[in-house]
Amino acid sequence: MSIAVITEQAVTNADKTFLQLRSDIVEGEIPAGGKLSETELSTKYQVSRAVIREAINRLEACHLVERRANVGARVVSLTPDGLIQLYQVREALEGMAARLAAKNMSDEEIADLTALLDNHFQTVKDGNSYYQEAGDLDFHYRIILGSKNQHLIEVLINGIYHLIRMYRVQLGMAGPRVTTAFDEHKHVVQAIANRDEELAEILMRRHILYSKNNIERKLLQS
Amino acid sequence: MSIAVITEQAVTNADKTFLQLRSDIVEGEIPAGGKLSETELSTKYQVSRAVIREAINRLEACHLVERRANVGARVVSLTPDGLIQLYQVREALEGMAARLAAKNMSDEEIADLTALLDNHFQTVKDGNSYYQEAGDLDFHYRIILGSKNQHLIEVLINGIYHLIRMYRVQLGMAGPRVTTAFDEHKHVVQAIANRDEELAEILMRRHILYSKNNIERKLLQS
DNA sequence: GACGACTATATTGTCGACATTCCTCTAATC
DNA sequence: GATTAGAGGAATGTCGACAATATAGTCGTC
Repeated sequence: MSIAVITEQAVTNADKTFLQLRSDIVEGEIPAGGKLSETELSTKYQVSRAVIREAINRLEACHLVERRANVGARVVSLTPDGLIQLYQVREALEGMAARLAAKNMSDEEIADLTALLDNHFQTVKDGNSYYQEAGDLDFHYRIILGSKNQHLIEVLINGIYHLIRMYRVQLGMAGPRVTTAFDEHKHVVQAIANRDEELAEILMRRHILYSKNNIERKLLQS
Repeated sequence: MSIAVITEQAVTNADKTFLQLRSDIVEGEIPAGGKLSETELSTKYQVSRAVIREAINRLEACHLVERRANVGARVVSLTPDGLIQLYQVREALEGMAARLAAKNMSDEEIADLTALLDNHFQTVKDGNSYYQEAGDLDFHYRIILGSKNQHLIEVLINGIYHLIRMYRVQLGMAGPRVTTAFDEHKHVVQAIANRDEELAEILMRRHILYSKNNIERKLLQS
């Protein structure tokens, strides 16, 4: 009952290649700014160029690669400012998601979310921070899905979250802040449970804003 | 100096087909929910299926069509709730855009924006409402671009705005509200000119919320 | 030695054909 | 008559080859 799995089952060959490539990019096997040669990838994955092109198109759709006509596709290059901009969008969208979740989540979903947080709290109190990132992700995913807003879900889960993970991996940043994040999560859930849309949004925005500030500090250090 | 043109120059053949198809969809020549047959379109536009597939992929990227593996692509179907959800996302993103614009627009850009609004006001005061929608678009585009946030710009201008226009055309809705919108625009610009980020966001969000409420009323009538 | 035009090569864009999958219609059975 | 199995057809998925374009390197000139 813990992880809110997003099932992305690949039916076609291009699907598999897309998922593989996305993983390779997000996990840094293909470095940021790196070129995606169609011929090279087609030999590497043993598929035709058409399949590779299809996959690259979808990667472009989620803003992981950029294409220039007659030149080719490159993995997006990571800049500190790019990450900040990403968090600005995330703040706006997840704030709205929290607001809508407070309105649209069923009582059962809210109960589940509360249980998840209790569970998560126990895990961390025992000194385990292993599932930390997974737990954080699960929390945010549930609220996003709880918004019941298809556009929000699409943009955040299929777009921004992969990009953020890419930044996190390649900039070698640790997961989300451990200590304070729990309380922030708890307060957001409380606001949702109280059906307080306004407060839910404010708290979620602040939660993400803190993350952003934290990241900005780390970026300035290096 | 009026319209902030977004130059989308088509270099490749797939580009042209994409732009053509997008126009056909948004303007309703291909109806909502309609099927996009690859073979049919390839004969219609005199290009190979590969070009059509590429174009359809991009249409899918901006959420104008939905594809099912081994089945095909259909134009998204329009529902009242879908439009409401779109406006929720728009409220969140453009609110953030206004906030960032208050922070990041140059003094010159702000002066231009003010001039634009004065100009627009003159036009309407004279009883001309012909440029009404164009003017509204121009206002919003400038603020979005003024945010200097690439992700925000991408999602709004390449994604949401085309979808909203599609709704407007096919649901036969008139353009934005005429009378009150001017004052709202003016107040947003004033907040931006004062570099008041918080107020700029609040006013922009409210402006879009009013639009949404207005649309909801019209939808309920029919 | 620097700059510009030209050629060569490699990569992407486009095409038509084949393979595979899904949907429909028919027919047979319960 | 309803349901299910199967054949048929039409659409999408995939492939390899050709055409068009950009980049790199070379040559020539100033």
